[in-house]
Amino acid sequence: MGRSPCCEKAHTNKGAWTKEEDQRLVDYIRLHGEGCWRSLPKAAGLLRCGKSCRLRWINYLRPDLKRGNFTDEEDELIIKLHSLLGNKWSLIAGRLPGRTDNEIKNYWNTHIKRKLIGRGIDPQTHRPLSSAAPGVPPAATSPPSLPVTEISLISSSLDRKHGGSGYYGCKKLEPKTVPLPEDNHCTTSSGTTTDEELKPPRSRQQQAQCGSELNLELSIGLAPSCHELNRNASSVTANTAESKLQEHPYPFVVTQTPGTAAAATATVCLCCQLGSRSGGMCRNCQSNDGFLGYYTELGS
DNA sequence: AATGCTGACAACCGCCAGATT
DNA sequence: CAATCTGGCGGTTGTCAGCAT
Repeated sequence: MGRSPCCEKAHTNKGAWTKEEDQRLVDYIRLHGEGCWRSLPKAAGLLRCGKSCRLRWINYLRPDLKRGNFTDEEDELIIKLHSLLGNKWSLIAGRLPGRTDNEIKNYWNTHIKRKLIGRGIDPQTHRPLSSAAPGVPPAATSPPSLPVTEISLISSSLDRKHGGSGYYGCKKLEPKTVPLPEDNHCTTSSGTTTDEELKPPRSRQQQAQCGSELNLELSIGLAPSCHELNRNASSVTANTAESKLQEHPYPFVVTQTPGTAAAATATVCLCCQLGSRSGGMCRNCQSNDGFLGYYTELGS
C-alpha cells in the first residue's frame, strides 16, 4: 500500500502568497528545517499545498537567493549552459549560485531568447538562424554547435535534486554534522565557496548520492571555480577532453579528477550518472531539439 | 485620462522516477 | 511485487506594471 495523500486540495489557498504566509513559512523552516513538505503546511498553519510551500521557499524565500538583475557574465553562462544542456533549467541553475531554475527559465524566455535572436542565433539550436532551412525542424537529431570549448561542472552541484543549485536543504537545519565529501567543496562561479554548498544533502537519497560521489567533472569548463580547481587536471586532460569534444558528436565529456579511480567505460546518459536515473538512456537526456546528453569516460 | 498592448515574473499544472508500504 | 505517494522538474498560465496610442 502507498501513503496517504500529500494534502487536501479542497482546503488550500491558491494564488499569490501574502506576507503573513511567507513569514509563517520562513519561521517554520527556520525552526524545523526543510523537508516533509506534505506535513509542513499544516504544521506551519498554512492553508497551502505542500508543493506550493516548497516552490515558494525554493524560488523566493530561501536566504541564499541572489535577487536582482542578471549580469552579463550570468547571461553568457546561461547561454553556454543552455547550448550544452538544453532546457534543463535545474541543471543550469545548479551552476548559477543564488539563482533558481524558475528564475532562469523566465529570464531565458523573456530576455535571452530575444538577445540570441537579435544576434541571429536560434535560441533552441544555438545555430545561426539563417542556416535553418525553411520548413525543416531545427536540429532534429543533431546536437547544437558548441560555442564554448570547455565547461566544468561538478556533478554534485548540477542538480538540486542531487544537492545542487548550491543549496543543500536538509531535513533539519539545526547543525547536524554530516560530513561532506571533499569534492563538494567546490567554489562557486564567483570564485567563493558558499555555506550552502557546504550543507549536507537533504535526503537519504542525496546522502547516498553524496556518499557515493561520482566525482565526475564535466570538463568543458565555464566557471572559474571548478574550472580553476580543474586547472591542473586540465593540463592532463584538457587536450584529451577537447579532442574528445571534437571527435565526439555530443558535448558531454567527463574527465576523471586526478587521484580518483577511473571506472566505467560504458556510454551512459548524463542524468543517470548524476544519480537521478537508474541507468540507460532516459527521456531527460534527449531534449526537444534532439539534443542528446550523455557522458563517456575518457578512459574508454 | 482612458484604453489596449506588451513584457516580466510568480505561481500552477501535469508528469515522472524513486521511495515507501 | 504492486500500488501509491513524494519530491522534483519543465512547461504553461495568470496577473500586474509600464508603456504607447
